[in-house]
Formats: sequence, C-alpha cells, structure tokens
Amino acid sequence: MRIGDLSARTGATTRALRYYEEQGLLTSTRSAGGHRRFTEQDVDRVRYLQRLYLAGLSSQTILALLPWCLSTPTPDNTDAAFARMTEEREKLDAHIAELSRTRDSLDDLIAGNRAFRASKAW
Amino acid sequence: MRIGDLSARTGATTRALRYYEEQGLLTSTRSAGGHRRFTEQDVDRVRYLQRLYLAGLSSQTILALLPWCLSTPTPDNTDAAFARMTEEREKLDAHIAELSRTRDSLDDLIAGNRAFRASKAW
DNA sequence: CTTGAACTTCACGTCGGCGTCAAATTTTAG
DNA sequence: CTAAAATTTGACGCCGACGTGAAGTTCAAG
Repeated sequence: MRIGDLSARTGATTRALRYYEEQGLLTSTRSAGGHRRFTEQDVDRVRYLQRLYLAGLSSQTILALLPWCLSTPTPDNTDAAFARMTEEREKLDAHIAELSRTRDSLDDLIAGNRAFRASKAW
Repeated sequence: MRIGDLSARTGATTRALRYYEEQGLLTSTRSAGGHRRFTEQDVDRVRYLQRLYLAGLSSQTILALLPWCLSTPTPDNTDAAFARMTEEREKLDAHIAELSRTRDSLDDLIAGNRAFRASKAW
C-alpha cells in the first residue's frame, strides 16, 4: 500500500503519516525507488495513533507506550511499560479532573447569566 | 498601583500583564513618564482573567465574554455571551468525554499487563 | 544628584503537530 | 515511450501564551 492509500483509508494526511514515521510511531519498507510501502496492519496502527493523539497524548508519550502495545511482552519492557502507563493514567486523570472543574466554573457563569436573564423582562 | 505591584498581588508576571493589555483584556492609565497605572479593581480583574485562562479559554474567547462579565449587560451582548459560553461548555464536555474514553482504553491496557504479569512467575 | 530598581518597547525563542510550497524523482496510465 | 500523477526530502510557516533578553527611560530612596 502506498502512502496516499493509507492516507485515504485513515483520514490522516500524507504529511501526518510521514511525521508519524519520523517520530518512530510508524515504520515502512521502501520500494526500489524509495517510496514507502505500508501494510494492512498499518491502517489499524494509524487509527490507533489517531485515537491516542485525540486523547491528548504527545508523540513522546505514545512512543513510550507503543512498544508494549504492539509487540510481544518481555519481562523488561513489561515492567517499564506498566510504570509508564500507570503514570500516564494518573496524568490523564488529573487532566480530566481539571477540565471538569473548568466546566463547573463555566457552568457557574452560565447559571449566573441565565438567572440574570430570567430576572429581566427584556 | 504599578505593574510590579499588580504582578505581586495576582501572581501574574509583568510580561503576562502587558500581554493581557495588548489583547485588550486589561486597561491602564499612564504616568507622565509612560509607566502603567492600575487600580484596585484591576486586581480582581486579573484574578478573574486567570480563572478563565485556567479554564482553558483562549484570549479571543475571553475577549468575547468579557464585555458581558464586566460591564452592564445589555440584551445584545447577553445573548451573544450566553451562546458563546454554552458553546464552550459543549466543547469542553466533548473533550472530557474523549479523554475519559482514552483513560478507559488505557485502563484496559494496564489490566492486560497486570494479568500477564500475574500469569508469569518471573 | 546619584544610584539602582522598576519600568518601557522591541523582538526573537519555545513547543507540537502538522500545513504548505518547491524541486527532484518514481510510478502508472495510455 | 511519454505525459501525468504520486511520492520523495527539505525547510519554512503557524498558533498561543507568554519567557527571555536587550537597550534605553523613569522613578524612589539616600
């Protein structure tokens, strides 16, 4: 599969796909002329990457988790990945909590507005 | 009050305060020599700005909401501000939901790891 | 009056995830 | 075989909320 095909099937731009490879999140073989060749598995992989990006994880974080996610676990990387994932989960949790607080304060503003509108007969 | 005082009382750096003014979120009078003069009200105003920034709102968004928050409401800007706030709230909600899904999938990965570790006697 | 702290404007640096243009090459269709 | 489409690498652009000097001016204290 060529890069344009992978792009069409995942929705990621070709630029994004090259960026993913540059970051070590995606690998490819090359044709005689140097063009990238991707496989069916890469479609799933890119979709997975997109989910992680959408989740607010950075390339570095994804890179740290990906080896474990995609390869056969070994004692070494299992321990490290476990620690890293737990750490990320906690960060994510904190992030969610912060956003929730923000939402609440926004709700306060909205409630104030609503009350104000209700008290007035425009 | 000078910019350093306002900085000390709000925790915002002087750079940030000048940036707020540049963005139209804060106003000041000037001394004969051109130095900014702030009032007690500005302390509250900056703290309010900080809350909104902490809430993840951009300068542009804040700028759109501020007229309503700080001035006498009129029917026009009340409606606009209400719409804007509601919109922001929904974006935030969607973002939170997305992060929650990611956290869940991360939990799945962690659970898988844990089970794997438990099944092995290293 | 002098010192030095506080202040002024100007303007480049930062980070991440790409967008976008450019010139050269490769692949594919006819 | 040729023209056109796809792909390659390289490199600058962008956004947002400031950080971080730099060079010059002003203010408050002794």
